[in-house]
Amino acid sequence: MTLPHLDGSGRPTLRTIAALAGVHVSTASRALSKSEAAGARAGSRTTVARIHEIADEIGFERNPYAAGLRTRRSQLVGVLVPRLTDVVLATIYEGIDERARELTYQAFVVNGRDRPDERRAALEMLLARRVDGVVIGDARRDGDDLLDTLAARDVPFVLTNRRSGEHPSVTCDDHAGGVLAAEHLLALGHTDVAVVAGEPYASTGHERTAGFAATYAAAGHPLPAHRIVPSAFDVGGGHRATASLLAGDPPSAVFVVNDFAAIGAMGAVTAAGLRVGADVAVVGYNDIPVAAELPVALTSVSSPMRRMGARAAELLIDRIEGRPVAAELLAPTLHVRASTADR
Amino acid sequence: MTLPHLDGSGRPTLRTIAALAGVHVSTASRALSKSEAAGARAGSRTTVARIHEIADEIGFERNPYAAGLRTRRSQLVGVLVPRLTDVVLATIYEGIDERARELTYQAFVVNGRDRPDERRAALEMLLARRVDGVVIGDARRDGDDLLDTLAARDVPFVLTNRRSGEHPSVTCDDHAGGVLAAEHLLALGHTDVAVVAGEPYASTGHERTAGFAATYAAAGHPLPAHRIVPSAFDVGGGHRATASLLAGDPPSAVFVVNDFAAIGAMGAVTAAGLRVGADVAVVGYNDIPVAAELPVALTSVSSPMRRMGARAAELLIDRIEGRPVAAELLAPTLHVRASTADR
DNA sequence: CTACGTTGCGCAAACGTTTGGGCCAAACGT
DNA sequence: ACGTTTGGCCCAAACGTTTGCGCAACGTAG
Repeated sequence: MTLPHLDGSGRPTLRTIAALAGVHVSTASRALSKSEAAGARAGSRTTVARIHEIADEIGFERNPYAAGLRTRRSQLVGVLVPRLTDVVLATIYEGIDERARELTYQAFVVNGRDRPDERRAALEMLLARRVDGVVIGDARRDGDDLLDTLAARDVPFVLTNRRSGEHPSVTCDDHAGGVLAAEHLLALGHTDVAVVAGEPYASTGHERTAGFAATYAAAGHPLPAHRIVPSAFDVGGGHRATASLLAGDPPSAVFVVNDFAAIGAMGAVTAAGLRVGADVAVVGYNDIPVAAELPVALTSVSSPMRRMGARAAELLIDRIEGRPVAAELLAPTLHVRASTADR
Repeated sequence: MTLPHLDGSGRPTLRTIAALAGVHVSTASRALSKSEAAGARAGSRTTVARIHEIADEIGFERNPYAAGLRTRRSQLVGVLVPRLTDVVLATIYEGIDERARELTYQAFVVNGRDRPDERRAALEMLLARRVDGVVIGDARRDGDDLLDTLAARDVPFVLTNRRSGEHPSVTCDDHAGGVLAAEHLLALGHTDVAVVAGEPYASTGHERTAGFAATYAAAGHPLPAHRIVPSAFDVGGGHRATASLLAGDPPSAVFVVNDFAAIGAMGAVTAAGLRVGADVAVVGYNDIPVAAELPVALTSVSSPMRRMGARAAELLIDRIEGRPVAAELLAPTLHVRASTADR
């Protein structure tokens, strides 16, 4: 059988269906529409059923360009991340993607590389593609003007991973996570400790460090300034920061606010001729899958990354569809392993 | 100043520009078009310059839905991966994304989870969004019917990461990589070795294993069948496979076809009370960033992931634009570290 | 038996862009 | 001076879908 009214690339269109069913294309459109507004006017049950049958049979797929042009909706949610090669972000993204799809949206991720100009360009790209809203995974702590732009343009958005100001967000309770790490090391008797604190512009590192430092201060062992060093969120950053910490008088334990950096830290400890766990305890953050399998397994604060993404998607779609939302904090848990044993 | 002819969401359209410049919208369209066909008919230099000026000033962004509807081109390339939380795939994707953008396309990634039904659904999603072509990162060795579907529908596509049959692809020369690993272990005097071989349906694991086994056979030490065990491509899979290998009479060295699995393998070695390097040598594959920083640094065959992605994007766009392409193999290199020392 | 809702569907106008065809005037050739 | 070319622009149709409006046909109530 050869079909009438195919589009340029040989795909059936609504006209194809309409012709086959002997109805008007508007009738076909309404029958196939899942929005409740159109559903109310969909036509008789038998007609709707017949149209669905034909659509399935010829493999009709609505052209999203035509539909989006008319409706100004793309059913696309943009996701802006600072990095894709980081399993933390990738896992959050998987959570977003999965949940968005369940809610009839499709996620579209772009990489801002944690650099102001690139993230702006990436965001513009998303907006040019007419996404219905954006999940921001790379917010900056201090007055992030990208967020103001978004708000000014009335683009629905939700922060995740990192938060900023009073903008709606779904993040891990990083302060509480820092407290968990500190309580663990205090219980082991470490009083001479240091923090590899991550990038200052990221709320994650900042709050984890703050929770940790506050707990130590409250316990009577305030951290001197030189024991808190910033770092990149990757193995290299953790290695360098820890090496500098070890150069003077080495602390007996290090809290590293990110697992990759913690792996780098372990590398630096080993390189300095010390043993991880026995000589220098290391605590990481996020509990990524490799943490437990390292030759010296890494003690780490676990954050619910996948759930964080899923919840962020839900909140964003709530905003897109006009429902009110409130910020959420998800609770972290501590996983103790060999890197803080053998003292 | 308030602009005429804004679209529903307050964005300027071509009509806005046309009104401001005092020309017809078709003139504005041609002036702003970068295609050579339209360029030839673009109008006077002064008019074109003026239109560009106005467009910049009011922040015009062409509506891709309207344009795509008319042209049947989306300037989107789909990317199908088996996993996003794997730094190997994520890095390949970054390479694709970067190069595609340089060539005026935008990459759109979806996750097929290495499962036939899900990857099919993910691909359909991409096609429904009218991508201009697809990079397939999760091809199956043995008659992958998804690829036949693509070919039958005349969708331009290129394989990367894994290859399959004679379909155009950009991959690492995995057979050569397996040879590199084998030669290294042979040089160290290991004759009693094993392979953690990955999933049988992936060309990567299959060819790495084949190159390794062929080299050992040629050296007079053919591997018995029970010394080649399949595994998932993650830490858990590597751990389990290695544990089973260690349960009988342990080999003196293990070639694990994927770094994550290799980390799991190291975990299994440690858990068995043996020392990585001293008791059991481990060689991984891909040389991911953490490999060098592990408490026992991992010897690994390095594959040019980023370049692989970039090249795959180039080939795909060549195909989309009607230029002929040929499959490519990129050369791996070996990085020797502590996990194969201390014998 | 009239009046009036309901149900089921067709009509046509958008949405913003691209592009083949044409028209007018200026520049050119003889 | 008179065709012919060409540069510069406008016109209008089309891409495939959605949706407000309108109109029959039918059922129900008064």
